[in-house]
Amino acid sequence: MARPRSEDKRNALLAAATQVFADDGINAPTARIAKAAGVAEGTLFTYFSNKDELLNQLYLDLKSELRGAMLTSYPRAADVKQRARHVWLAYIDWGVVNPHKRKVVAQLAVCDRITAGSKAVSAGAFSEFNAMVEESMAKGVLRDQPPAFVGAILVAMAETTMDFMGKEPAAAERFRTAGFEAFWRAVATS
Amino acid sequence: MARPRSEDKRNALLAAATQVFADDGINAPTARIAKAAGVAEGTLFTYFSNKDELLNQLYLDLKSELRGAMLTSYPRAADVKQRARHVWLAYIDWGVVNPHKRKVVAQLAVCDRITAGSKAVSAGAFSEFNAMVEESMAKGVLRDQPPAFVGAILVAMAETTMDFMGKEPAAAERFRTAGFEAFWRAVATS
Amino acid sequence: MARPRSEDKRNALLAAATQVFADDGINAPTARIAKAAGVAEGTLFTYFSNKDELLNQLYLDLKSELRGAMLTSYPRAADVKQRARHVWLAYIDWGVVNPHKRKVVAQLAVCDRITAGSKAVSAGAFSEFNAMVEESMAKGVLRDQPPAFVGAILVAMAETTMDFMGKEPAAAERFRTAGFEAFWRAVATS
Amino acid sequence: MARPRSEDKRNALLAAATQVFADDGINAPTARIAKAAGVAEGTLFTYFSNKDELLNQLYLDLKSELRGAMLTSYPRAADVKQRARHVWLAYIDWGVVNPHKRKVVAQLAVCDRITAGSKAVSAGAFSEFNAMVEESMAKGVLRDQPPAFVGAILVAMAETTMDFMGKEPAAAERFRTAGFEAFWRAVATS
DNA sequence: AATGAATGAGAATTCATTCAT
DNA sequence: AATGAATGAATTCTCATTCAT
Repeated sequence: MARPRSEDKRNALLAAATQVFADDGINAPTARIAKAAGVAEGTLFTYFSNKDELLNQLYLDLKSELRGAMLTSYPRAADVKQRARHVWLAYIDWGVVNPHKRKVVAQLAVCDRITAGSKAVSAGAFSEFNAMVEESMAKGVLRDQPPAFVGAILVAMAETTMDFMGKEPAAAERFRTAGFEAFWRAVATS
Repeated sequence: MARPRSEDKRNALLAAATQVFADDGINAPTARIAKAAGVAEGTLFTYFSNKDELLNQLYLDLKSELRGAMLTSYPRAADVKQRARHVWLAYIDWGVVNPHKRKVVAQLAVCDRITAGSKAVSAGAFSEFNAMVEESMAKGVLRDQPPAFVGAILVAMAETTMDFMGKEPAAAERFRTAGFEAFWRAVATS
Repeated sequence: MARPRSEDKRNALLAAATQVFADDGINAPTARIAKAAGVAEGTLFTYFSNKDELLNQLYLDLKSELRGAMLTSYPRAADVKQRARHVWLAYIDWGVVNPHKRKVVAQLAVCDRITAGSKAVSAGAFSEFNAMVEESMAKGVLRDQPPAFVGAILVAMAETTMDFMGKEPAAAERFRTAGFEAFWRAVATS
Repeated sequence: MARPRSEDKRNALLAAATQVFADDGINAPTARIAKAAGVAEGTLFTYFSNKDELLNQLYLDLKSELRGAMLTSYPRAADVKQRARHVWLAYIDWGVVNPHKRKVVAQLAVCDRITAGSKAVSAGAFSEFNAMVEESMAKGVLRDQPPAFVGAILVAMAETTMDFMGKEPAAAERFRTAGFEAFWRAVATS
């Protein structure tokens, strides 16, 4: 695979894949993705050597974007609960603003085509949050658990919260707040 | 009367589908399922008119089995926390004993081929648990939330817990207990 | 193949086949025919050893019915033109009253599954009309042609006439009469 | 630019379809057609989106070829009977030279998979012959009938004639001539 | 590098026919 | 004889990937 010439085209393919996968599931044909990206069928394969690589790159890309959203305006100096709330709200907002991306990550996460390597890379990208968790545990603010477990509970509860925000838009704000408080009670000491 | 349609064969097909889908994902060919069930390719279609129906029936079947597991020895007379713990443990045990089934339900739940009808039927099967939640809220034991939200949080946290039990078998017992306590703090008042 | 018990059932199958083939073409599944006839799938094969036999029997049956219609009230003593007109009108009326049967015979006639034997048997059933033609030629009323050719022209023109009667029902009567006159000019001497 | 779609390959597929359908009927598998055309099974579907489209295109193609044959050396200035004889002979010759094509058009014409649209397009292609008929009626040369009816009678009689030419090759020339004279008496005034 | 036609191994069904009941 | 479940070959169409242009 030669070095692809255009980063734009790569991004267009990833964006198109998100759209198409959100609409038709992960089995959607690569031809449809290429078309949605405005490139020829074969061109997709100069950017991704096969469909599995596209899937893995997309997974990494979306996870990385989510991490970026969480780090934007991250209040590094605030107390732990403030920082946790920031992460929670950033997650929720990203998911609400990008429902397609959220849906696709969910499908990718349970599909066998994402390699252990991709999952590890993605987990690594969130390690600074783990560090925050460890620090908090040391301070006694959080209950003693593997940091990854706390992170996973945040993700699980945030996903559940977003599902209900989507189902009952009128109560969205309530869910967002109540969800965080529930999370915090679940993991914090006091 | 010709040979009657066999409930055994139907169950064999459903069991085979679970195995095959757990190994190869939901796109696994129907031919492989039929073979695993020990019937001819065409026979699958006398029991399920098409693959989507197989998927939906399997979803319903697995959800129903999970509900059955939760109701076994359900301590109807015990206090709310005892009952919630029973449900939690039943869920966890079912998932740990039946990792294939758990994996397949997870894939079915995010795949577009499960109809809204199937999801509604399945949700209805768990309505008695919602009743328990409502009753508890009335008593002030649980915080005020839509009962379905509490149920969804239980599911989300239990799934997360099972993931970690699988990853760190040595700490499985610890996760099971700590997971429930976290859940209870998240939703209970005190 | 044992002797089938019920002539009624055989007729029901033939009638059902006519309906089903008219609606869905000659590839329609035997299962649909059996269902339309109110018998089980397998029962069809006690009356017809396979689908080709059903096709051939149906062809013969319909041709024979048509011949019967032509012979009903056949004016044996009338002059040739009167007799020819009788045949023409009987054909047209049969086709108009039984559009399904007409459609199915047309499909069977061009489909390779009707054996030469069936075609010969069917042709034989119309031999008395050929005799009339020969007699007329001897009298000099008809132009000298193979009798089967005259018969085939009658059929071809009658079919064309029925097509147009169907397309323009308001002019049906006109087509029926004009069609016969055209046929008569085509084959008669004067 | 990638390899352009090849008109040759399209024609090869159409020709192969004609052969295969003539031999085995219209249900012959697309795989056999592709093989006969020397292309891969999937390639057929880059030229025709599905089998029905192949059928319809073939119908149109063959009808168009027949029209072309009728127009070749068409004696536009000759009198009506000469022109009608030209059409008759062109039709017969085309049918005799191309028995496969004739057989396939016959099957397509009675099969439900040819759309009303295709039939209309094909009918339109023969409209100039209708014009000739109308002109002749105005002159009083032909009896007053819908032009399409006259055309349909020509077709019906020519088909019948070809059937008999095939059955009795020794008398072929006689049938060809006698057939036309019969047709002309059927439709002309004098 | 980009294109899109070509490929052929599947995939989900269908269906005539058989045969256990 | 009647039934309809079981069979598995056959069919249409799809799609990731290759490669000539």
